[in-house]
Amino acid sequence: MAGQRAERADAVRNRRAVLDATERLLAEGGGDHVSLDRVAALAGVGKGTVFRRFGSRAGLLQALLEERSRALKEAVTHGPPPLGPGAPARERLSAFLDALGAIAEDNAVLMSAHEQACAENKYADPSYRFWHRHLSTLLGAERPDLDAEFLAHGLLAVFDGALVRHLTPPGDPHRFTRSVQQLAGLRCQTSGRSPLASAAPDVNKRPPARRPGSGRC
Amino acid sequence: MAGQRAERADAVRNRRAVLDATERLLAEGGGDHVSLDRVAALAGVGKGTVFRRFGSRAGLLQALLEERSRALKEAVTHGPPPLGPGAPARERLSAFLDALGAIAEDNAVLMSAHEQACAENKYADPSYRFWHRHLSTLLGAERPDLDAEFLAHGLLAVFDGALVRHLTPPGDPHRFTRSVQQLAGLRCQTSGRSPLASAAPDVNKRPPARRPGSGRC
DNA sequence: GCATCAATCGGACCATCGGTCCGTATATGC
DNA sequence: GCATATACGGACCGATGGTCCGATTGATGC
Repeated sequence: MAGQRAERADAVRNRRAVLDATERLLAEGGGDHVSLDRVAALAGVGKGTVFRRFGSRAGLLQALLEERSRALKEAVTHGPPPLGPGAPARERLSAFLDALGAIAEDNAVLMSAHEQACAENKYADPSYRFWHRHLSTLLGAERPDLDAEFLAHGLLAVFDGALVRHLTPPGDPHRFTRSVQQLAGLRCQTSGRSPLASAAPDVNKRPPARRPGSGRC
Repeated sequence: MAGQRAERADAVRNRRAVLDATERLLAEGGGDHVSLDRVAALAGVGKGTVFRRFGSRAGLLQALLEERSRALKEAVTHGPPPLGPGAPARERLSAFLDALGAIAEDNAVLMSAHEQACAENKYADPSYRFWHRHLSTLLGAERPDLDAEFLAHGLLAVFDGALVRHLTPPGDPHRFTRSVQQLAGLRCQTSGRSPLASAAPDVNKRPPARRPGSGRC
């Protein structure tokens, strides 16, 4: 009745500590290196705390991932074009893939750890759902003749964390995103209905400024 | 010097038993239901035997998967067109995706269990390598202007076991393959160099006869 | 048949992991 | 200060993947 009490200060502090610890472990070892015992220890917290906060290993990683992509979600729903509403679907699509690619490149280990933890439920994950809805909406607008739902899944499948790492050579950290853009270009290029509507390959050249809002380079 | 001894009879028998047990467990429970203890028990074998034979959980699943896809590998390398050599790249591509889709649809649980077990090393898996090489060769022949290597990865990413299940409604077991074909059609349709070279959508209609050789429906 | 010997077997054993539980400590509101 | 809800921590649990080594057994030469 009295409006639920605010979160206790130590709780907030611990949440941050756990998240940071996870981040560090993720950075210094592979995704398998992040055991919840280790996370708790490094965060200086009991194991129970980690679970009370995040529910499960998947929840923890999900939370971290969510943090990394919050800015993009925001930009996509309420930000300015071309990411946000207002620009034509094709441009939004291109901008979105670019931004998502940047996140994927920066967080490939985190992403594959998360995929691993989610296992079967990956497609029920709220973040995934969000990306998928956004993508399929844009695709549907651009190519109403195709199965946008499936296309969106197919496009998202490419952002598999392990694949991103597999395809990111040490010397060229953006190769993945470039390739994704090329692939997406294929989809929109020359729709069946209006042949040669756009012969110009407006893909493949990405604006020099990157990371629209993902911060934390 | 005397040429290494042939494999002992019990060894052969046990290998089969383990493989069959895995298959059964996979069928009756989810992929997580397949613990190596259970496999060993159901096969009537010691746990050590399972490991000596297959090395690891991943190895076991890999072996089973390999068994399921052997026929397709064979058909692709030495079989008759359109799967085998001889047919134009586009047709081989279409046939190949159809066949791979059929395998994926029939073995979605096995595949996702395998992906789960392989984790990071999925892209080093010999089967994956094989599919990838084949695909990128065909794609390269069809569209030399594109990054066939990447495209092949992107196409294979769609065959994620969990995704296949997610996209296979109870009533329509072949929806996945149909969609894949549509997607692949996009890639070959109207190459940039020869606009409208092929307006005809030769995709989406698959021959009534399926399962070119994957046997074991 | 039988002895020999290496290949194979089997299951006890281990470390680790994700996850649970509950007695204890403490931040917060009054 | 005090009462109380809240959060803490780490012992504990069952299960899992993987290892090890003494016991067993199939093949081979005679």
